[in-house]
Parts: sequence; structure tokens; C-alpha cells
Amino acid sequence: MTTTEIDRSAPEAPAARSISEVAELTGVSAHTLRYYERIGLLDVNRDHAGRRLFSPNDIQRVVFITRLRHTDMPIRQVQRYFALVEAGPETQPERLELLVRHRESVLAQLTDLHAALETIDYKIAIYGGSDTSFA
Amino acid sequence: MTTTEIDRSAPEAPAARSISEVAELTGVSAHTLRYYERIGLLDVNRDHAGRRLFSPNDIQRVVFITRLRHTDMPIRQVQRYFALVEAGPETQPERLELLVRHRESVLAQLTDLHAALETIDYKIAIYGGSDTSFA
DNA sequence: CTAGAGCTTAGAGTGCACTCTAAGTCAAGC
DNA sequence: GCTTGACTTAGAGTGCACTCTAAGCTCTAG
Repeated sequence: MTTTEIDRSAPEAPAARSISEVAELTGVSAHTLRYYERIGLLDVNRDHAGRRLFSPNDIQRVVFITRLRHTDMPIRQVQRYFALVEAGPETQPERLELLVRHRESVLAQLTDLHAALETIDYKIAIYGGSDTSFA
Repeated sequence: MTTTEIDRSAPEAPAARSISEVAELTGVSAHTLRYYERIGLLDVNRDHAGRRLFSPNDIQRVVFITRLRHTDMPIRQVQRYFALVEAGPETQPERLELLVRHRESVLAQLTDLHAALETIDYKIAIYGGSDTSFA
């Protein structure tokens, strides 16, 4: 309880990572990471030489952005979301609303995808798909 | 069995439609329909004045294209698919393979979407989403 | 001390899928 | 006969989201 040994042996260092490490880790290219920062999705600290040091939190954010992009959220809306985050806790209701609205669009996409899957399965079932009927 | 009355009363006309009708019907703009024809996805007959007459089959094809596009099949691949259709029945195995491969990609999209939905639901659950963690 | 890898920046370029423009034709209604 | 409006064409323009280039800086290894 009074020793500091454990703290010393377990590094408290935030394990900041370089842009190329984050690129490899997340599958987002270094070019794109810089682009994301430029348009305000990220705000990454620098080392003494001006190089980006991605904190674990920055990396989590990149992953979250990627998830949102996978659901076709327009970059503009992602920008808006993180602008709200930067603006402080009083924007939480607005962020929530944005997410809830986006959730609807994801559900709609799921419906669309299932419909398309059925069509494709039908085509596959009738084999070559030489006709263009779909149901 | 020997009368032709039913045939005469039920019109055999193919009910060809104008580009604007098809646009309204399918939700694909007239501009885009012309574009689709230009890049080889459609091959639409004309009336004596050179205007497009979309057959029911053409319209089905537009709907099918729309379904494929909704699953993010690149236009190039849609082009390839219909080029195979035009090329004749001997391309059926290749078409089938293309569809089966695309089916895989749709399943992957579904997995991605479900993952993103979970993330969004988690964010919504913790309310404002002020942190950027995702699980 | 120098070569090279890897980073920095502002800004230009790319690819996709439309989307629109301009100039013209045609058929129907007044 | 003329206007209106929907159609025709080739080709240019748009918006999105990256993706890359060029020129320069800095840390590390030999």
C-alpha cells in the first residue's frame, strides 16, 4: 500500500506510437491519418522534432472513425461529431441524437443488404443468371 | 382451348416505357439511365424518333443493377457481369462465380455493419459518447 | 560525418460514379 | 404554324474521399 515498486515496474508511459505504427495497427494509411488530422477528426501531439505521437485514445478514435466510415457516414458528419466532442460535455445530447439518427441509417443499410443478398441468392439458385428478373 | 378471345382481351403489348417513367419507377435518374446505357449496362430499343423504349426486361435489369450497386459492387464488375450475359449462355459458369464471390463480399459487409452497429449502440448506451473508446 | 529512412508540410492529382450542360430534334396542343 | 416540353447527343463538370508529390528536416547507424 505504501510502496511505489509496482508503479515503477508497471510502466505508466502512455505508449505513444508513430504514424506508421498506427497505420499498420489500424489499416488506415499514414496519408489518410494526416488527412484526418487536417480536416479536424484528430488532434495528435508531436515529439520535439514535430512528429506525431498517437496516444491510445487517438488510436481508439481512429478505430471508431473507421467503424463509422464503414457504415457510410459521410466525412462531414464524422467531422461534425468530433467537433461536438471537442466542444465539451454540453453537446452530449446533440451527439446522442446524431448517433441515434445514424443508427437508423445503419438499420436501413442492413435491410437493403439483406434484400440484395436474397436477389443474389435467387440468381445463384437459378444458376447462370442469364435472365435479369430478380424475384 | 381453341378460342383466342382471352389473348385478344389481354394485351400482349410489352408495355414499353419512356425514360422518365422508368426514372420515376426505379428511382434512378434519367441522366443515370443514359449513363448506364452508355457504359454498356443497358441496351434499350428506340422508337421511330430515336427515344428510348424500356421493355419490362430492361426495367428489371435496372432494378437488379440498383440492387448490386446498393451492395457496393463496383460499376466495373456490374459491367463485366452484363457483358457476360450479352456474350451468351456459355458464360454462365463465370457469371455464377462472379455472383458467388460477390455474395461473400455482401456477407462481409453484413458482418462489418453489425460490428459498427454494436459500437454505435455501445456509444448510445453510455450516452453522450464523449470518450472515444468503442468496446 | 554522411547516407538513408522516415518523418514534416502545403497543395496537387486521382478514381469513382454520377450529374449536368449545350445544342439540337421531334410530336402534340393551341 | 408556332410554342412547349420531353427527348436526343457528346462531352464537360462535380463531389467525395482519399492519395500522392515535392521539397525539406531530423534521428540513427555505419
